[in-house]
Formats: sequence, C-alpha cells, structure tokens
Amino acid sequence: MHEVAERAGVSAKTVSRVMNGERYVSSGTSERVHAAAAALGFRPNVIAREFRMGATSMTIGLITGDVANPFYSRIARGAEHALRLPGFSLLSASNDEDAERERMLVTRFVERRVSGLLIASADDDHSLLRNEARLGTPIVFLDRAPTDIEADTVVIDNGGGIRRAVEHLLEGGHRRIALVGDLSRLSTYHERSAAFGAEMAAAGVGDWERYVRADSHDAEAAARTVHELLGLPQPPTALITSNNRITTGALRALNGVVQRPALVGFDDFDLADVLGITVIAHDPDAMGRIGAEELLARLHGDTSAPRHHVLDVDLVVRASSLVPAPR
Amino acid sequence: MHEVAERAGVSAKTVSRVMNGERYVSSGTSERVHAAAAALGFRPNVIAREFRMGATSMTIGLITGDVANPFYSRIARGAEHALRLPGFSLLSASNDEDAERERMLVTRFVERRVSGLLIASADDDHSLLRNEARLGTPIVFLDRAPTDIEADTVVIDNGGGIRRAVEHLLEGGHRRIALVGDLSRLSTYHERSAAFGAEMAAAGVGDWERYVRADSHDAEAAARTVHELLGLPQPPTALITSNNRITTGALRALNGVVQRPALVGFDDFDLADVLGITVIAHDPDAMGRIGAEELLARLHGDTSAPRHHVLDVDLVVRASSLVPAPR
DNA sequence: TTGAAAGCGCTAACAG
DNA sequence: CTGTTAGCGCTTTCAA
Repeated sequence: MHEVAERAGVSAKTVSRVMNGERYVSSGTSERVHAAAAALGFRPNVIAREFRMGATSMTIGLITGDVANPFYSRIARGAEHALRLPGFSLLSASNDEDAERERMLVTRFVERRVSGLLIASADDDHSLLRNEARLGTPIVFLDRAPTDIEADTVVIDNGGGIRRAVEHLLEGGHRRIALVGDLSRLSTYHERSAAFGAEMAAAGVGDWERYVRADSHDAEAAARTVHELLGLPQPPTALITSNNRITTGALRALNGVVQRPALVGFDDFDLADVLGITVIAHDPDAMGRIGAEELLARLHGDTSAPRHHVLDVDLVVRASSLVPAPR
Repeated sequence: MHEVAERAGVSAKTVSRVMNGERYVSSGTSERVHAAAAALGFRPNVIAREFRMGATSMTIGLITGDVANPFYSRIARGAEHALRLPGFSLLSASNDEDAERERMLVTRFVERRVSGLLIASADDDHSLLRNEARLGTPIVFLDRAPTDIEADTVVIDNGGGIRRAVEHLLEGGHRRIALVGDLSRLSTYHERSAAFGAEMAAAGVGDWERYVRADSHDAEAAARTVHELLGLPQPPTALITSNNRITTGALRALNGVVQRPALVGFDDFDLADVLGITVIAHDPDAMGRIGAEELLARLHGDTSAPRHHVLDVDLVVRASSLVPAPR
C-alpha cells in the first residue's frame, strides 16, 4: 500500500479510502491511485484489514460430519448461497462424527476469529461452545439440537417424518416394522425412535422394540443390519431407514432378495425417483440457508431469545412402500 | 494477551513463547501463563499472528463448480484430509460454472492471503490466475487443464475412459453410439469428444458426429437431450453420458422406456451397483488429495517444473451396457 | 530463561 | 477533499 501511495503521490490513508470506495475522494486522485495499484499488482491485505478492524474476520465456520455426504454438502451449498451477498467466505471442515476432532476444529475456527459458527455437532458436551458463545461468537446448531446449551437451532421435523412413514406403512397392513437407526447418541436418533415407538404403541403394536436397530454408521453396517433383520425367524415386513447412507446400504442388502420388505427412507436422494423409493423428503439447502440467515441476524445485533427452526418434511410415496404386508 | 501477561506477571513475549510451545520457558512460568490464559478465556488471535508473520494465512482456497455435486464434494473431502495434519483450513466456494463469479472468488481468496489455490476452473481466460501465480500463490488446476498457463494439474484420463467405453460398446455390436456431453467450452469435453471421434472413426463409423451432443448443464437438460436422441428416426443403440448429473438425467429419461439403449456413464455414483449401471469410475478423493499434496510441496519450496497428474479410470461393467445392439 | 522495543498493513480519529 | 498520528496483537531481534 505504501508503494501505491508513493507512486500515486498520496498518503496511505488516501489509498485506503480509494480501495474501500469511501466518499470524499476527488476523481483525479481516485484514478491515479487505481492506476498505481494496477501497475504494482497491489492486493489489499485482508488479514491486515481484519486485524486492524478488531475482533472478527469475514468468514463463517461450517462444521459437519462429512463434506462428501450429500446431506451435508447441500447444507454447505445453502449456507454458501446465503452468505454470498453479504460477502462472507465459508471455512468448512468435517468432524467425522468424532467429538474430539470437533473440539479441535471449533478451537481452530474461533482462533481464526470466524464471525460465526454453523455446526452439526457430534459432541454431547458443549461446554466449549457455550463458552465461545458467551464470549460473543454466534453459533447455530444444525440438524442436531443440543440439550446442554440454549442456542439457535435448525432441525428437521424428525418426529413428524417418522410418524408419517409409520402411519403410511400401518395403512399398508404392516405391523412388523423395523427402524434402522443412525448413531444412538444423537438427538436425531432419539427423536426418531421416540416417535416410532409412540406411533407403534398407539397402533397397538406392543413389541415394536425388537425391530429397532441403532448405530449403523455407514452403508456397509446398514447392509449388515438389514441382513440380520431379514434373517430373523419372524422378519420385519417393512423397513424405515433413517438416513441416506443407511438407505443406500439397505438397497444393497435388498438387491436380489425375492420377498422384499416395504421400504421408506429418511432423506431424499438423487435417484430415488428412478429406483422408486418412498422417502421422507426435506430440504437440506434450506437448513444451511436458514442457519446462515440466523447467523447474519445475530451479527446485525439481534439479541432476542434463541430461535428454534423446524423444517417441514414431506412423505414422497413411491413403489418401494406399496409392497403389501404378507399374509 | 496483554491481560494474560499481566495476570501471570510476565511479558507479552513470554506468553507468546508459552502459547507456541517454544523452548526455554521454565515450567513454573509456563504453568502460570497457562493458568492465566485459562482463567481469562484467552484465545490466541490467529489474524494478528498471521498479520505479523507476513504474507500468507494457514488456509487453502478451493473453488469448484458446486459444493453439492458429489464429484466436487469428494474432491473437497480428499483435499481436506490431506490438509488436516499440516494444519490448513479449507475455504471453499462454488463458481456455479460462471467465469465472472470465479474471478471474484479468486480475488477474494487472494486478498485473504490463502497459501494456495485449488481450482476446477470454469474460465478459459486465466490471466488473473497467471498473475497471482507469478506473485507467488501456488495454484493447482483440478479436473480441467488450462491451455493458457503452465501450472500443476490433476485431471482424469478422459480419453482413456471414453476409449474404454467405446471399445466395450463396439464389442457389444453397437455402431450408433451417442455421446451426451457436458459444457463444450471445457477441456474435459474436448478430450472426451476427441477420443470418442477417434475411436469411432478407427472402427469405421463415419457419421459418429450426428450422435454427439453437448452443453447439457444439468440433469433436466440431459433428460431432454436423451429424449431427443431416442426420438430420432435412427436412434442410437447406446449412450455414453459424460458426468454424474448427465447420467442421472439419462436414467430419468430412460425410465419406463421399453427398448432401452445400452448405457455407460462417466463418474461412478452411489447406487450404480444397485441400478446395474456400467460406469467409467475414478477417484475424486484422490484428485483433491493429490492437488493438496502438490500445493504443500510448492509451499515447502518445491520450484521444479509443473507436474501434470492423470488419474486412472476403471470401466466397471454392469448390466446397463450389456444390452445387445438390435438387428 | 526472560524482557524491551519495534514494526507488520491497515484504518479511526482528528486536523487541516 | 487529504494528510498525520497512533495503535490493533503478535513475533523478531537484540539485550540482559
């Protein structure tokens, strides 16, 4: 900047004014500065600027389970789009569903002075985040609502989705319905299995718990679980898979099976229409977008009580769930 | 930091030493500083540190077409994993295949002093990037090799993939083979259509060009293109779709069609096995990883000539391409 | 093993 | 409309 100032014959402050498009700069000066900057290949140093300006950088940290999981990558896209116009850049990282790693990432982002944090947390101890929130970093929890901290959240209507799916399968005459769940320590699992149990019990199915499985962390594990279920003396006649990877695993396990159980999957996915899979659909882009908007509101000084957004789900009925219950 | 120094009764420099784990600090001093830092909730200010240290930040910029496209999100994952241990954070953004937007993102990242840039460029004028490279920012081009700049590249063996697919289909007796291509201004399209034409001509198919289509930028457009091809008086008996979104669109278009053409898709995808789709498979994670490693090598001072990595492809034959050619 | 002083590039505050 | 001064939090250099 100093070199630019010298070449244009002005002060550093004037260069600063020109680069930031401030008013009260004569057009002649502005032109000379721009010419000098171009000639010298000058790039304003954002690090210096943010350092001088104070606490935060124009970045938002996004922490999810795995950037390559379509659920999370669509969240990232939604957030990116919402942050585009306001000029924020997105620092994104995967916690691999590991609490330790997540804390490392949170620390790293906070030390980097992100303006805010979007997080699909894999940790159930949020004392670190509580502290950062208290120190002023706005935090929005995505997908999983924490129980140990009052904060903004954006989650899916898990209960509603599962209820819709169970009702649909019950109407089809199914009673032996299995739930292939994700990690049992997550709030999403609790909400879903609770709704599942309530709905089944209300329908008079007492022994629903024997078809509930948890902790299929990836497609392979889910495939094994589905195999195990189908091998039962009284196998389930219907399956509810609780996320896109589990649905993928189930579809692999069911490939070639003659007596296929009915299937409803949580999360819509790219070729569900072609495969004819009934899904509990929702909008992950909206989760990222709303989370980002919430963050922006907080950055604009909104200090009202935490808001809890619940995204609607939609049961998209296709062939896979229209398999009639045997007998 | 000053407050920590005061509370611990030491100088700012000593706090700095402790926070960075430098040697020559007595254990007593170290403990007092740590205690003071913890009590005050002190977070080292990475912005100030990077500002003082000089030119760059511990971040790498990743620019792709769309974070939510599985091809790109797997690149992101590969890059993230490679950058994990060295301690870099990933700033990621989508250019939406728009050159203008891409330049804006490049400028933003450079001004933020990223240590390096990974880019799947949608621009064919790289004068901006050439300039940044000259000024010292290492840049690695992913997926698309630029023609107007000498730089490190990591691309897929596009020609080899297409050749393998065409050979396979020719062996199945197909002569009327269509290529449903992506954006015609991209190098990937040129490499693929060139290989396609060469292979077809070598097999004595003279009029191969009448089944070549380009610029299906999304699944919907691809579906329309496939419909158009199937409506031809002499429709193709086989299709090669040139990326995952195009394959998705083709599968939608083919859904319910009785006389289905053989199909080979570029890019493997999640349920290709269940759907029985033959694909030209490759490893997008490796692209991100190798690109990141290349960047790290440059940051470690490697100034040797640009390297051009070409990732192997693998033709995974499934049912979709085993449709015999009619007649 | 520790401290003092200086300065990275930028902008706020004030002066002209 | 433009310039001067000072200082953000940190680390480098030098001295103790």
